[in-house]
Amino acid sequence: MEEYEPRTIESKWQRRWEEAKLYRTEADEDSESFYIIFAYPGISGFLHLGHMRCYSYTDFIARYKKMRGYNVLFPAGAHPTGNQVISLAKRVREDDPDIIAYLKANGATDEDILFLDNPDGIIEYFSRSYIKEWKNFGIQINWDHFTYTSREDYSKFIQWQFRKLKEKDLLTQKPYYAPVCKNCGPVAVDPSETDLSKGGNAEIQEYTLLKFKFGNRYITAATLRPETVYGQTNLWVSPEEDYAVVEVAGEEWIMSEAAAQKLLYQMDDVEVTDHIKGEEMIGEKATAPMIHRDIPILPADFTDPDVGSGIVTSVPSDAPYDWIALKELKDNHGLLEKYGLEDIVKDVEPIEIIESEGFGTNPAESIIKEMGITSQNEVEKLEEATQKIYRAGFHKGKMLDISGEYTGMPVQEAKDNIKDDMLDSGEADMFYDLSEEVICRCGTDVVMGKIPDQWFIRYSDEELTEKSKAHAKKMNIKPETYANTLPDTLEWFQDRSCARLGNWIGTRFPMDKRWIIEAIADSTLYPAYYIIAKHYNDDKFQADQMTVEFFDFVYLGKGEISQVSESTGIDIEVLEKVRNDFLYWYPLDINLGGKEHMTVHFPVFLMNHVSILKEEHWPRGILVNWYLTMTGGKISKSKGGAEPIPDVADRFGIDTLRLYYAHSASPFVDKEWDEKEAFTYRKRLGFMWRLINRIKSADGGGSSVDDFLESRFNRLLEKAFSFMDDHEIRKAANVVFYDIPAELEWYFKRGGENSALLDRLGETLIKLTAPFTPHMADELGEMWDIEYVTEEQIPEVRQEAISDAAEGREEYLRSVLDDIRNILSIADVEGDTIHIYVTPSWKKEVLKKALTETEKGMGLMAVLSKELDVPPKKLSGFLRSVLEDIKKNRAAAVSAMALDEMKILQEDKSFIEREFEAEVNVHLASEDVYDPANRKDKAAPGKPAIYIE
RNA sequence: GCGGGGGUAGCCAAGCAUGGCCAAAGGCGAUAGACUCAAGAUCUAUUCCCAUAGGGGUCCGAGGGUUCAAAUCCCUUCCCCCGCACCA
Repeated sequence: MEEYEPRTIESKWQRRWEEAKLYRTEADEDSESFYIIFAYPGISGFLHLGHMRCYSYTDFIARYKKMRGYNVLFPAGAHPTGNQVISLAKRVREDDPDIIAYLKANGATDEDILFLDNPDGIIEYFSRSYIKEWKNFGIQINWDHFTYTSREDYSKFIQWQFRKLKEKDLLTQKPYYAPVCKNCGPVAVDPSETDLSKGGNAEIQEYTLLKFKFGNRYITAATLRPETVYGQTNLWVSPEEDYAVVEVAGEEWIMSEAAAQKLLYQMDDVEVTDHIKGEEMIGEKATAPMIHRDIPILPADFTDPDVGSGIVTSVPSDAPYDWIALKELKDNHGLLEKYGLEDIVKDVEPIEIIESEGFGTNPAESIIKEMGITSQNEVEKLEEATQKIYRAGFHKGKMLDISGEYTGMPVQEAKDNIKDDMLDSGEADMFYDLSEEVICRCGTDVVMGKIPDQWFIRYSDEELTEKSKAHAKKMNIKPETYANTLPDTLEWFQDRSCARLGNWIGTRFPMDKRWIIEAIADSTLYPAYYIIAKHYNDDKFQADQMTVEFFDFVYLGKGEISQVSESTGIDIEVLEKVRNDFLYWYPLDINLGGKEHMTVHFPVFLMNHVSILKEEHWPRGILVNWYLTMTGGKISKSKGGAEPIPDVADRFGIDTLRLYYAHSASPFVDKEWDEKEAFTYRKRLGFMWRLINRIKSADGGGSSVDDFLESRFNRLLEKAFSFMDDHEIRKAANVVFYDIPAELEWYFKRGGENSALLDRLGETLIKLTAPFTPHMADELGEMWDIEYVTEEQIPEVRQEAISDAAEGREEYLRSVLDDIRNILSIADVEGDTIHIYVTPSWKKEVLKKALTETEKGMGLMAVLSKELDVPPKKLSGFLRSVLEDIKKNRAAAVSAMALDEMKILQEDKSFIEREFEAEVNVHLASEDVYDPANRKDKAAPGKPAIYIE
């Protein structure tokens, strides 16, 4: 037997598979199709072990389905849409040392890097790198279908898709607020975003900008709690601050300079025309919105020009900051005197507006007392207090009777109503801001900007939502929890912006060429495109021939083939072939992707199918996989932290890594990468290698253990199939790599050597391993003269071989061994001779009666005592324990009945002797035999008495 | 905030839907032994506590409850984690 050398085997088989083009599959009406994809990767860096988990799962399922008789289509592509590619190229161009180091660490040469200073170079280099990595992992993708989203042909497909959405009235334009860099344009605010140098965790705040009439001008105050307007008592202004006066649509608004600068990006025709010192407003009054009451303007130093408008409306009843500031102001006589505020301030008192559970009607005051806050300098405590009150108020609060038409309304509801009313009456406007400072890579601030005519896909559409929900319920979605939540996700899924202005990679919006379709929107229907991509790759037609009529025909069956052929210049036969391929492969059986897709990609994937394709082409299944993590959190392509794959692959071998993915955790939990653990899988494969060789070298005939092995093997085979069909990858791998081998080991231990049987089961076993560890399977298959195990079918379960009786015998032996071992471990004996006493027949009689007439309970005693010649005391004692056992485990009692224990023990006596290196004597307990310790009375059906000396 | 998922023995991780073969699979680690006497190798056994005869005790985040019987069902409570739209 040769040693297991994974790397040699793996390169050998990968080469052969490639040469034989085993990945290739064609539509074939005679066999059932199975179409599976994984969510293609965006191009933003090298693949790492985290990605490979997802691709490996896809491959396990694809290979398994293939080996179960399906005709499988498993294509792949890449997704360069967006600006990641552009920013990567830019960083290379700028010789960013981090990026250069990252590229080199992953095997890029200096020459490669020269090539990577432009987006096209990046796309080409990385898509090649991805393909190489997939091949290296033995992932059997059908390369004929490969495509990526920046190709001309792909764009034709996307444009068609958007025309269809437009036709169905699912596109709309409306204003939108999104983060923009003042210099570079739109950016994403996200912790993993490489285009930011600061502030990835910032959240978008939606303020209501309240307008207070102040002479001819308006003072503005931004609030997150518009429902508290009824409790306004005053405004807080910083005396030292130099506020800007901004002209907006013929009005003059007062706000901090910083706020004014932000406003420039959110409203049209905004201009700073003047400035006003905070001091000048102190002591004056302004008319508050909604309540139309004049409230005083008071000095405060906690206002921050960078937050909101830099001016705060004060609601001391519900805002701890306001409450404590007001209190401190009242006590600060020096300050009051300075501005002449004594008379004004003494009348300012909190106004109760909301009643919330646990805090009463004056929540700010009660929480401040509760938390012992004494000064506005206790910022942390005040923040916490504010949060607590907000939560209590928002969820459980009710508006008090001061709030006019909103009286009694839950806060949750009142909030939006009050806001909308003020927006309608022009007393307020919207103002967007980021919760913390965000800086672009270029060093410029990121602010919230308005896009007045943003394109949206109308996912809120009721009909679309309902149809999608109904279909989602019919789909095969794993895990179960996601199947349950997807309909809800579809329900709250709102309109989604689908295009953006600026220089991005992607498809031009067909109705308005200024826009580029963004990355989520151009990757929803693409499984349908892979089918066409193959024919485009074969040069059957050019991109400019891919017209609306072409796609309508292929996907929707619209139009006359001859006419379509004429208008597009594509051969009729080609059109027919493409259309038939689509009909054959579609619908998609499984879309497999990471958990990050649950609330983003999968919903739109489904809804676009529902909105555009016919019902029979809507997807059948979704499978979600969780992450492979590394200490320090999620692995990120762009941020590194992951060991380059080639190094890991060399050390462990690909099959080891594949088995690691398959077995170390369920697909539906995050898994921490653990090298030591990976090594144990390397050892496991060594074990499998030797086991299969051992199987092949068997040269014996039949024995009593054969039926057991055959039965157990088929039972486990059935289990493996059912786990695979359920996408319970880990459980299936456990059966194949652990449970079945354990039974084979027992078989050998018991002296099984049936070469015919082992040959057959061994062949099935390597086929079972093939979806997981295909290289090893093919190598081992050579012993069976199989050209490609991975191209074979896994045999069906032989139901007729499954037998409780055959397995019962071995179970019984195992339990006898366990008992002997147990006794040996606690008893102080030599262990040279083992006496085994088999149950007397009357005990079997009792068990039999008890099993058939359990309900009679102890009433059986009378019957049995007549039938059996056994002392009543012994009989009742045994009967009681038998009834107990049956109650606990009826099945075990039944199988104990079926055993011919005497026969089994006598036949397998030598086996027990070998195991314990002892002499074994088997007795019948009912006979007068050697029994110095008086054990034989303990013998019961299925559990012989044992005496060791 | 909205939505979701968890807490099981030294660690990882099954089980929980359909309560009873559950002291609780499997793996890792650890211990002992075998073999080699080099190995992250391989094999065997042990690994909650007590026990010189196959037994007993305690246990599945915490606290209650239902039941003849609960890791599994119900209630309360504490603690962790994850996703959330121009990031793919």
